[in-house]
Amino acid sequence: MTPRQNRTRDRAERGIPEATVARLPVYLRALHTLQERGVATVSSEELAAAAGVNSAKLRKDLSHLGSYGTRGVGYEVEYLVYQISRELGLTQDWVVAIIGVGNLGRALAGYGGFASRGFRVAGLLDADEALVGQEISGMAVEHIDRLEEIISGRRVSIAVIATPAGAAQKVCDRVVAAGVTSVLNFAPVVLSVPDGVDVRKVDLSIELQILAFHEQRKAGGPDGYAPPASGEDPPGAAQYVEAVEA
Amino acid sequence: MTPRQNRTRDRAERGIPEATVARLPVYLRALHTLQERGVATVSSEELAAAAGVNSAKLRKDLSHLGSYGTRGVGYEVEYLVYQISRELGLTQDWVVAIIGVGNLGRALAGYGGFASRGFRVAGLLDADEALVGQEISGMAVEHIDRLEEIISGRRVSIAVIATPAGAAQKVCDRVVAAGVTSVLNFAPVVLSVPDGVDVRKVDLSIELQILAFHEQRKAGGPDGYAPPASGEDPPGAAQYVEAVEA
DNA sequence: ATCTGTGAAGCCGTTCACAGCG
DNA sequence: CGCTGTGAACGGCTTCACAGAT
Repeated sequence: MTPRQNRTRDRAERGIPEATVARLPVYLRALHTLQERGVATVSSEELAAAAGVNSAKLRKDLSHLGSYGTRGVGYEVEYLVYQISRELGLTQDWVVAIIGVGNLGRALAGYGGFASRGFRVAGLLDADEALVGQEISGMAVEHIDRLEEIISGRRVSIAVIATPAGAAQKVCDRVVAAGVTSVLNFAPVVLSVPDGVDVRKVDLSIELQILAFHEQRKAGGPDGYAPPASGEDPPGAAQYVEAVEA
Repeated sequence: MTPRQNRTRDRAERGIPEATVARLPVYLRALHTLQERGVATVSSEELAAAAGVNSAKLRKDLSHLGSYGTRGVGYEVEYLVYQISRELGLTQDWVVAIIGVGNLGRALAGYGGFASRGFRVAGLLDADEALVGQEISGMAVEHIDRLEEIISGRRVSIAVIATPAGAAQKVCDRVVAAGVTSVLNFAPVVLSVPDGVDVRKVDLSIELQILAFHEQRKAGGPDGYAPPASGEDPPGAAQYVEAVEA
């Protein structure tokens, strides 16, 4: 509680809306692409198109960070890249551990997008003795028994959980107890964590089910739509069981 | 436009809110877990806890499907499973093709969550000649040249794009031209598609960046927070370049 | 008495449209 | 004159609180 801290917060009064935070990485990627093409300046209209949003939204989003554009001109690409990177915390390194080295964990370990954005994978852990010691993407798999030691010793702050569903909550409890405050969960379970710990979830099955919903709706015709069969109050509850299993 | 179609739509007037659709798969999973434990009836409070939402939201969500609960009692698990499955379109099968059989595509091909929910993988395609013919999760990889033939011949309606970023848009254009209307994209690019085609995106790097943002905020102290350095108007634009590269 | 279903209120995010700066 | 930054209007989602069914 430094009593007289210089609170230079020109804009960005306090707290950027969550929806905006979720889009900043998209803008950042679009900006990097422009940068590679040697583009120095970009208008909100152009950048919005590259990011797949409309320009009003983009301008509103950027306005939460500050006034980084020039009226009548646009945004300087390099400068905006820096400002967004800084706001997202990408100017510092984040140490990541991946727990679970199945197919998915392996894919994550080899994913280039990690290193390129300041995320350093400092550990690959698994419970399977047969995997321990194997090299994956230039890194030896370590035994999950050493989880606490690895997390705290290497200052891991983000854990990626890629274990089977049954193991996920226990692993989560352990990484949190060891000091992790951010979790990216690929296991198909709802994780419970104490306040102050952030969890984000990636679930392939859920994404597919959402697509299926819209697909079904489209198939029902461009105008009307009603779910197949089962209209009025079903009297008994029997024949629908195999429908879902079949 | 059948003039006098029997529009039995007791509730669910038209269109379930998108936010609700995104949560139905979560409820469904929680219900399946309860079902395995032999639970027959569940209250909104219990189910909400299992799904990680509050009970008011759960009840409102379910109310969009119809009145499937019993006041004073709760919801019958089996019945609710069926109703949600039907609403999501999971009582029919969906044919999926996975394009790109790198680490990630392999992980997806082996993912059990596909088959268990009515998603049938009918094709694994890749451009790499060395991969073509290899068996992955009991399925032979086919050459991407045959994409159109496979998509339309096998009635694929959902394409999963797991190619490198550079190839994604072209692949997307081809699958859409071949008749696909739902795309699940793992490549770190914004895909352009015609109206009527749904795209959902899964991006590991974005998820990590969102976590980093909150992590940075937490590190700044539980009370105040300001981005590191760079307070007032920066006069020139020079020294921030290596900061983001370093 | 209990727990669902839902109007009503409040909050958040998006879009509009334009003032104002360069 | 062009384009950003932003108040204001709008729409959707969440939360509250309770009426009403069992």
